[in-house]
Amino acid sequence: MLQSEPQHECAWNEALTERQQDVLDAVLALMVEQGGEFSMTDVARRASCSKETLYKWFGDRDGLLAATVRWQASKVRAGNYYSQHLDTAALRESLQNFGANWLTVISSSTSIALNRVAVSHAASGKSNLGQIVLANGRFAIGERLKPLLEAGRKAGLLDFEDTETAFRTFFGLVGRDVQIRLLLGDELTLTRAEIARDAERATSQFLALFGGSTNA
Amino acid sequence: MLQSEPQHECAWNEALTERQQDVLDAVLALMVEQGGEFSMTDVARRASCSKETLYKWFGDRDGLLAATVRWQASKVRAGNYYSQHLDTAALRESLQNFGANWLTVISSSTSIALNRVAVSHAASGKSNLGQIVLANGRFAIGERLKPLLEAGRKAGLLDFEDTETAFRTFFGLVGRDVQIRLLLGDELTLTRAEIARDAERATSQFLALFGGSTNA
DNA sequence: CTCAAGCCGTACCGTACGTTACGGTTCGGT
DNA sequence: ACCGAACCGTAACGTACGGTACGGCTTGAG
Repeated sequence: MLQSEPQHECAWNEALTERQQDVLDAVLALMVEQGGEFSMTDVARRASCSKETLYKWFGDRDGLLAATVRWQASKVRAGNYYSQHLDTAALRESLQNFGANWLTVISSSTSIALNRVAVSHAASGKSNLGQIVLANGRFAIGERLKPLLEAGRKAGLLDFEDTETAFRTFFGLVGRDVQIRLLLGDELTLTRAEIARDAERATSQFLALFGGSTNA
Repeated sequence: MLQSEPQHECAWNEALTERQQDVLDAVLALMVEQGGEFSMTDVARRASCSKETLYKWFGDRDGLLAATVRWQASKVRAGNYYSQHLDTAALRESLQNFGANWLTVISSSTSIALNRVAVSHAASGKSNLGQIVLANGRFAIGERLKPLLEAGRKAGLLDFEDTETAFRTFFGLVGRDVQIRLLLGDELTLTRAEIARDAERATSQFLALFGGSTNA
């Protein structure tokens, strides 16, 4: 009523009812279980709600998908604070944490299912699901990592020209072929230990490439 | 008749009729134009053939998709020969060529559309499209690049323990976030010059990490 | 010329799904 | 106790699409 939108009430930035969150969690569960393919009837049954309610709350199928993606994104935000005093060890540890965090996220079944849905949707053009996923994934961690990189540079621990380029290199060193392989259905199980080791290796390589005078 | 398969005649490894190749090219064109979403009727209309023929040749929709993926893969195979005598310059150039080639492939609209279809299909589980794409993409270039890496190691130009790990690092340095961004619909146009520059940078970084005694 | 095979175009069938509509139930407010 | 809003469960509708059937056209062999 407050907008010109006559149909659904959810404006995607206002708070979600607990019941609505339950519904979106049901969608996430369905995505994971059925591999991204599900009907509105499936959602209604799984969430024990009526389809009428789904349409009233989320407008249409795309609205439900977008709300689900945003909901998941809102749950993932992990604080990545780094100590005010930045020395080599602290920088290294922060980078490792970032890397391990990112690997954990992209190898989770939720992320895989969500990215698959977004990729499929990006194919059909008329959607911004891919943009939402990118904004809350790739670009979000970029914006969270860049301050650390620049702090490292200011402290003389890192040496690079363009922050974006440095970040993308780190991104590549951490992710390598993991995400595309998982999205394409490759059986690739990353244990916690492997993730830690990969993050460590990527950090060492990054520091070898961009480390200032003193690096390991 | 020669196999126990009663329905379609195409065994996926035998030669394709020119007409059949035309049909598969039509599928590729549709994938690019419509972003991976198309119906069998679309294919028939675009290829000026009957649906009956499509089903006789390719069995069902999945068969048509698989044949299309294989067909495209068979067109992409580029020879990556490197000189018998391998010095630093030759190694560097070969790596750059590999990188530029790979970036060109993954940023092509055909590859994007094909990967989107494969990702969508991998979601639904019961398919091996993702495996086919992986085998002809990620793993194929791995098998083609590894001999070069090992030749470089034997010549004392590279230093690494595990070839697979070294390759995956190169893969990450080259691809970075490009493929996932493109699959998710990010507008990211790579000019030939940018690709060359990225391949150059990735190669330099790789040599800096794995270069033996002498590196740039 | 005849005939059979292969193929095109199109109509058709069954189903799955998005979307809507509706009757029945719960529940908070008065 | 009464009312209306919200919501559940389900039925129904329209459509899109995968897959099949069929009539007609071309073509090449005998």
